[in-house]
Amino acid sequence: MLQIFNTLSKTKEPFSPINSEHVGIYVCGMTVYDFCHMGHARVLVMFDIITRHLRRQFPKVTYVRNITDIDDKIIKRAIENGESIDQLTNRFIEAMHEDEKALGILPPDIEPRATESMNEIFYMIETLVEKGIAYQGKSGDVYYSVRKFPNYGKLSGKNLDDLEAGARVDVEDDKDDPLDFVLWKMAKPEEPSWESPWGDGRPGWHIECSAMSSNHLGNHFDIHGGGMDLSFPHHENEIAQSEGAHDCKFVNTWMHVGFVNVNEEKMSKSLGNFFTIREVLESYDGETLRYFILSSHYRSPLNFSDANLDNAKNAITKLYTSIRGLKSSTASTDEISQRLDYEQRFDAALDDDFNTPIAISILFEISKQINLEKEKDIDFASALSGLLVRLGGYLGILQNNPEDFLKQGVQLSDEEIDQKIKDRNLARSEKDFALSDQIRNELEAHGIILEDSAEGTSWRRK
RNA sequence: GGCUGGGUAGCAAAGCGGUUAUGCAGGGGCCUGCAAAGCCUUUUAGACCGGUUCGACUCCGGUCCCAGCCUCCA
Repeated sequence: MLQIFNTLSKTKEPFSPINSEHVGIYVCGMTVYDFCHMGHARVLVMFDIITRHLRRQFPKVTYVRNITDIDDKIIKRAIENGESIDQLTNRFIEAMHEDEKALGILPPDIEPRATESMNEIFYMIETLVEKGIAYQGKSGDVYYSVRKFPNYGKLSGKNLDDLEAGARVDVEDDKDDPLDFVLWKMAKPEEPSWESPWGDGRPGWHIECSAMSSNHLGNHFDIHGGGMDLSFPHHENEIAQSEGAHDCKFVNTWMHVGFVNVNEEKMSKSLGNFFTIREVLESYDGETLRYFILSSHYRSPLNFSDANLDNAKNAITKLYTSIRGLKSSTASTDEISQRLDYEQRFDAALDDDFNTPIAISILFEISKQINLEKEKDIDFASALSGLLVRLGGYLGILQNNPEDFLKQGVQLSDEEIDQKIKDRNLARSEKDFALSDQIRNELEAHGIILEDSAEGTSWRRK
């Protein structure tokens, strides 16, 4: 049975959806004013794995991941760039979709945008104002009154008095309490705005997720996730808004993905130590990036470095090497399950709070078994290969043709390489090993490794 | 200061109160003209100090160190 670590209870809990036929999951997506970095990649990849796994266990899963396409940083960036908000956000939404594709990420079922959800946002703020939980300040901004919500802090384990004591000096005296947060923000002249009962303005960041999640998944749904840095204050505020407005539990299971670190430090926009996905894709293919992300458990820190990325590349190359040339039959999977328990253990690993490092280690066990069986029972090796590809598919890896993966990124043409191989094999047959080795070294200088076997000579990229 | 996590072999990364994690790297071997790949074998662990236990890397307490949140951030 699937167990998920719930940030609310800080324990692993058996997962049972509100409706056993239909799981609802909401993930906080991107604020689209820049390219996605590796931290975003991790959240994107992990929730891709999570939803793939959920879809194998439940008849229907609705995966909602929002796009924040209006906020202060977007306005600022658009002015800096001298482009319109729409131009800016559309450009980066497109870039995000390209990055996702490169990482093998399946699109969410619904991808709502804040600017297209204004009615839901108005309705929610209105409810909160009517209930006296929200109020309009002198400036016209509408705030959420945190003291009116008794459970404030239950997700992040904070309480209002501690927060108050540690709070930095808040210059806004417009708020009743320094910890109150904005639901509706009045527009300055020239700023984009929407008409509302409180005046022309735009929504605060937190309210959009409350409004969009309820709109698509109902007031009470199964899973809500995002990066670890969103748990406070973003998710805390979402709980306050949604439960304050709807008088029912908001989310059963909260999931938070750990940070990507650089030199033991969080990768973040503010520190400026981030690498964009497309930057990294110049040196490593998307599948290697994906493998790198899966090689550590989603709640642990993931240290970003060339050495770790190289390691990932070697590892996935090893997996592809073992299935190279096999026909990947799926016919005799029964035989495999009778003889070996790989698939059970693989599923059990993912059921245990999505333990991808364990799942991957099982992939390597299969890979090794394939290499052994190749010499003895080629049909069984093919069946195992089929299993490896199928299980890999549940993680979104190993879906490429092994030949393509192992030969990608090479500069020379196939014809040139084949000619060199012929030349070398001629030299070998004449026992001219000096020439033979020279040709091999030339090819290696182009990043090509030759492998001689009884069937002939094959090659792969370094 | 308050609140979270975490410290595992050369590197990365898991599970587990007693039995091989796994990948890369290193040593030895098989195979090869030589390699590569693969297979066999092998060396490096559990921050520190106590406690519980027949037995702890695994449970409990303390110490030290690291990271994160408390301000926008995935």
